[in-house]
Amino acid sequence: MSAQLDKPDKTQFSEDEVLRQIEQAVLDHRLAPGTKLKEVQLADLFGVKRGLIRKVLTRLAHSRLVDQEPNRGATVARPSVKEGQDLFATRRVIESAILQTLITQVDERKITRLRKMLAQEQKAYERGHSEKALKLSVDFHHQLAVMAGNSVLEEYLNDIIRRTPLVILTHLGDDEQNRCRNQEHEAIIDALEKRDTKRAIKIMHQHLLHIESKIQHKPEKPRADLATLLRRSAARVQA
Amino acid sequence: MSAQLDKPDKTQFSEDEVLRQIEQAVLDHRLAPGTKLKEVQLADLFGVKRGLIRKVLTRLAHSRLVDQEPNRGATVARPSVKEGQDLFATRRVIESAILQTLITQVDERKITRLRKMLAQEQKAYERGHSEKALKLSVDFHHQLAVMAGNSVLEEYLNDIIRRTPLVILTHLGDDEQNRCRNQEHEAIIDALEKRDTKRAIKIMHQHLLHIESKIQHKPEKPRADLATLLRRSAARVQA
DNA sequence: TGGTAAATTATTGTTAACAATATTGTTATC
DNA sequence: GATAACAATATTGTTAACAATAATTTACCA
Repeated sequence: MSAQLDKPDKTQFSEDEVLRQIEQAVLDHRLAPGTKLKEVQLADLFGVKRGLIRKVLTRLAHSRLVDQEPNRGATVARPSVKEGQDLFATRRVIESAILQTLITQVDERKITRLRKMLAQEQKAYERGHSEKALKLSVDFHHQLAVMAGNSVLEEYLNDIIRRTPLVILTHLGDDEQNRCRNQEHEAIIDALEKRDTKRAIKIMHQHLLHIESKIQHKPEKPRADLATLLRRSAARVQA
Repeated sequence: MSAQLDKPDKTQFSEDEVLRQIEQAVLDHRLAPGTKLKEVQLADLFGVKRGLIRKVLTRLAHSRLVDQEPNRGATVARPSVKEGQDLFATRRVIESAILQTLITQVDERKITRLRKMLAQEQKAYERGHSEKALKLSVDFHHQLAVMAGNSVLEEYLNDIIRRTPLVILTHLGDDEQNRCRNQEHEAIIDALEKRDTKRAIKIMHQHLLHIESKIQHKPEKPRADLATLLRRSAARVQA
């Protein structure tokens, strides 16, 4: 447990840096939903005072990456199935809007840029650098938002991206096949290049539904209500 | 300045209550963009410790209702024109998605509920209770989100609603005619009742563009750069 | 006057000590 | 052994005192 985050001994970290480290650990599927986040432990780990950790945890709670319960501390969030579904449904809306905005202002340079990113992503996959590939895949979606140029859409997409790993880990497990398939990324670029809005959006929907559908068809795991959970002979608990 | 917020003497307030009071003050157009928010002042006003105010300000900054600059404290945010445009554009996207979701599950009870809210709103207008009317108008949009049943869409709409008054006050001024026109609310209900998605969305777009267009065509006010602002004989400053 | 530097005040930022609460461990009793 | 009561420990929550920084005033001199 103590080695789950990058171990940044000695060094001094700013509030924002600590925040980003934890967010990144979630993005990288290194922090499992339900993990207890103790204040002194984190403070020691990052070499900062407890007060700073406290602020960071509050901010993380605000973006729903951690749950905070009074007097019981903070844990990495375990989004419900419903929240996961809502998140994916909203993601379709946001990503569609991004494509729609982007397509009115796409040019040769942007297409080139996107193809370059795609190539990197492809390479990482082939070489088996799966964490790197995951990161590049996220970057791709993020880049579309940046290029669209709407800061609020970008902000919301970032929010969704940050929360998505917790949904996947909570309800699907850390499975390679639950990642973006980058043939679809390529098809999206193609559609953008042809200014084919409908097609771009359609592929994006497929792309997202690919993961989403699995969640919809999985029954909800028994919640962390110990009482009912232990009554009917034990189901495995993971945190 | 000390009477801008509800004056809640004596009473003890929890963190969430303080947060909500300030959010409400923004919603009600009582707190002008740029207003300095001093920690001790607020602490006294609410009868709480400074530490609590500090946390609240951080949370407000997180939702972009206040700007925090290191060592310079917090002020009510003054969103840029660009941010305002992005916010409205995103609002169209979100509200459309809400209508699209809602229309698949609208029933008699919901229509009745909405009409009842509309009537209240209408009454408040007629009686000249403009603050109440504004609140009810916001409630209407909020209610559509709740009825749609997607918690993330609801969350984002709330975020946008909270930020919108600051855009309006910063770039349009506190003008009655910059409020929702509730004939349009009525037309939206009619379209919902007929399951006419396209029409509902179209009206919603008009409804929002009505305000948005004014921002787009207004030149940006001179920024809070005192130097240039004072050189060319004074324009009035409001905080 | 006008302008600069020093001193004062106001405001925000940090910390360590303490309080409150929850969790775990121990003992005594049946 | 099981249970309850108590004690010990661990963890979170709060506060007041202090440090650091910014804003304002005052004093001084050209």
